[in-house]
Amino acid sequence: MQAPSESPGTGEQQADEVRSGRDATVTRRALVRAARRRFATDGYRATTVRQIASDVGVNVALINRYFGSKEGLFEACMNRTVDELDTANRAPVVGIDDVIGRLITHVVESPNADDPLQLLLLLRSSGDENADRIRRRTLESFTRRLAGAAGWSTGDPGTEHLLVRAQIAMATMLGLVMLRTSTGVQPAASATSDDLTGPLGEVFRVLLADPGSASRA
Amino acid sequence: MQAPSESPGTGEQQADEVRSGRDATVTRRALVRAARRRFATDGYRATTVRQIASDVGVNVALINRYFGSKEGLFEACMNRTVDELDTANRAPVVGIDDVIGRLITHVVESPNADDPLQLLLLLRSSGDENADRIRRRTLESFTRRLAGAAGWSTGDPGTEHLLVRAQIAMATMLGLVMLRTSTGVQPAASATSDDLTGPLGEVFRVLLADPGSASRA
Amino acid sequence: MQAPSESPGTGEQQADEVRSGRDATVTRRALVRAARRRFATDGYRATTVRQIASDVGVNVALINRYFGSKEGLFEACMNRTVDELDTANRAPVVGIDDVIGRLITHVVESPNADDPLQLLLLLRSSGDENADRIRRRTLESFTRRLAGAAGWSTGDPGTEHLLVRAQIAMATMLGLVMLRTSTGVQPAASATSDDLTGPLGEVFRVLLADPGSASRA
Amino acid sequence: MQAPSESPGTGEQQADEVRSGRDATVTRRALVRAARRRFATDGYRATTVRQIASDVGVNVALINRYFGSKEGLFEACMNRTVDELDTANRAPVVGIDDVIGRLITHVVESPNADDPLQLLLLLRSSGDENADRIRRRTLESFTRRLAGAAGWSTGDPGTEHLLVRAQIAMATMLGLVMLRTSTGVQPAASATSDDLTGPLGEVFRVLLADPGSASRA
DNA sequence: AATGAATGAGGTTTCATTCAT
DNA sequence: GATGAATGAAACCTCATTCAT
Repeated sequence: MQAPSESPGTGEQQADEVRSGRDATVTRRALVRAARRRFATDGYRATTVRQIASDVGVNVALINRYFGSKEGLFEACMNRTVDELDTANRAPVVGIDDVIGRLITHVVESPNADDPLQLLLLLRSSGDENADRIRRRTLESFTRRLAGAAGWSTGDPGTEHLLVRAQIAMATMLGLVMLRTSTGVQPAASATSDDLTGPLGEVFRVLLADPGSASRA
Repeated sequence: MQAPSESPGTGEQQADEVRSGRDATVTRRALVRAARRRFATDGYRATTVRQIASDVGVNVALINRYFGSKEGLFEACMNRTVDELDTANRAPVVGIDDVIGRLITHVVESPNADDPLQLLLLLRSSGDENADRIRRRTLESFTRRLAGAAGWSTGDPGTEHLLVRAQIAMATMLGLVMLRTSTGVQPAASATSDDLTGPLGEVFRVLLADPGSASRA
Repeated sequence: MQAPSESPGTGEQQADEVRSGRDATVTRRALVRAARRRFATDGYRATTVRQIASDVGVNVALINRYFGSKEGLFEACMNRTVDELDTANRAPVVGIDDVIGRLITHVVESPNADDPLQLLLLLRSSGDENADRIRRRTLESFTRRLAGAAGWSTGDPGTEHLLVRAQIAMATMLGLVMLRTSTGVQPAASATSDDLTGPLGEVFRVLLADPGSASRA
Repeated sequence: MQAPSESPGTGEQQADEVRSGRDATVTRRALVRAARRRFATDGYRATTVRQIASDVGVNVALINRYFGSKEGLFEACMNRTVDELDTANRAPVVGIDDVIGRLITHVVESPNADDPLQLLLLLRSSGDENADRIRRRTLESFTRRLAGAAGWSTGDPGTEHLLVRAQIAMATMLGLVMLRTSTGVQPAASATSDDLTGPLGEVFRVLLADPGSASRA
């Protein structure tokens, strides 16, 4: 849907990363935001630091000055995403239905470029062992939080199977976000909230809220 | 200390792509197979044509001779994947349970690198507009086949919602395959057939076989 | 993981270049001293102005403010070295044995980084034509002073050969200083005063004090 | 005497490195020769691989293809120099006078750019720990060979002092070669064989052939 | 007077591709 | 038909320097 942009020098994204002028903090943040979008959209290898710098409107050297390297910038993106996920989930979890609602919201709003989950789409290794470890850990922590809301507690063998179920739920969400955003597959790409809420609710409930109900049918 | 480069055996994958000597057709096929594995494992950008040529044991220039360019080779990989999926699905679809079983099998066996579906996982694989279109079309055709098995028929408004449901099922499968293969997230990466069959069956059934059952509960 | 760069303490040398606060003259001198050490130790190209500024604890921009450019700073170092050599040699030259003793002392104490001769070690230090001329002139003046102590007088053809002999003596000194300091070759690097005084004395005497004695043997 | 060549794009040296056309061995050798000259003249850091490639008339990428990196090329230069020194010294050593004659020849012919000793002038560290070790080892081995010709034998405490004496002789040679070639100091730079042979002979003899003679005088 | 922010030029390296043998 | 040699474009990064505050 959006052009893939191997083409040199087009740069279709540099739109709204405005900087006020000479404030390092602002520039850093703008760089991270632009980078996250590029990384999520085009992948680590295909993204060039020149693109990112040009998106923000600064010189390439600033990236190395602030983040040391392309990998450093990537890790900064990961960390920022982790932070956002953390604060987003610091809200009290009232119940499993609450969590399910959030999952659905994530999917529905995913074409929104700023959704931090987009970064998680980088399921393919970046070549940077460190960043890959961060990503793996983040996904696993997300899994545990989900499983916890469904009743899993550490070390309780009776609830161990909920970990796998939570991860399947997460996989569903990730897969759909992927199809909707980068791949642009129909009908997922243009499905509305109404189209998705119903079936997604069934899936998440059968996995997390009412395990075994389907087979009981 | 000296120049490293060309020596065969740098990569870890060049194992079984043996060539029988000087048969152009055989070499072509071997190149496509090796390329697909590399592309699926490392991504388009991170894969170098030298790796692929070295895996097969031929000169790099052959790739350009046979396929014109790296992109040409990638498209050949996509087309081959489409072909294999087609012939694999030419078998008569006896029922929805049959299809669900196949989906589960895909997920369970996904760590085996030769699954043709893996190539479809590449988020924005190449920047090659053509290959992207092929992948999109393949995924949509896969969706329709799945929906068809669940009762969807072209142009029947009453079954239109099954398309979205089928695509959610596909997303679940793709997401899980990703987690299991490239990301290596636990517990998905090491989950056994027994761990997965149950919950996956519930999800796929609630989506395709028994729509609405969960909400009826 | 984050940007490394600027933190003071990266290098190993920033030790005793303390500044007393905000005195331009003091800062200038501290910069020259730190720079000379870096240039002598690491070479012109390998030395970065950021290192030097960090050694002294001031902002990088000051170097350009005070010296115009990196080359300007280098020339300031050269000039300072020339000055120090001049004042050091303003002491009356009592005799050739005195001079020989000083040469030996230079070699023996050369591992002490502050010996201004180290700067002369920079073979083709900067690519700065101006600095190169300064160095060449300094070395030639040093040669003449040495030859003068051995009996050479300007324009006297009968003592002209003493210039070459003096320069050979200087070359011996420079070569040894190099081996002892930057190259770290054994046994020169760890040779003591006792090890060196004897043979060096013979060499310098045969060159400057008693020309032809060896061949007379 | 030759311009130092920070200036971009001049390249005063690319003269006689002619290649026949498409022979890798020839090209490799030409690269090593050109590189050695540049490294010896300008130093490791100041030499750019673009210059070297341009001297030979090939593309820069070839350097990385053949030698892996700039450091690899530098090490190849070192190794080649070591080889040449080895074969040059494989000739039977008839006596100490023979060796002394060779030392003098080295100095006299040093302005000749192809003298392998020029590389040893890089007494300043290249930043490559490996190359530095090779260089140190080469210098020490050279010292031992020289000392051996003067009567030193491993483990004999009575001849141990000859090691230092041999190294002083080497330092004299290196220092003079340096002054004659890269620094261009007068009168060393333009001294003829007649000017040098006499005094150098005295120095080397007093160090190696007749230790103590001068002090006996 | 002095600092932190930002720039631009240039260096090494990688890689797909083309050229001759 | 196939191979090794060689090229050119582009990527990341470093560093001296200049710009505003």
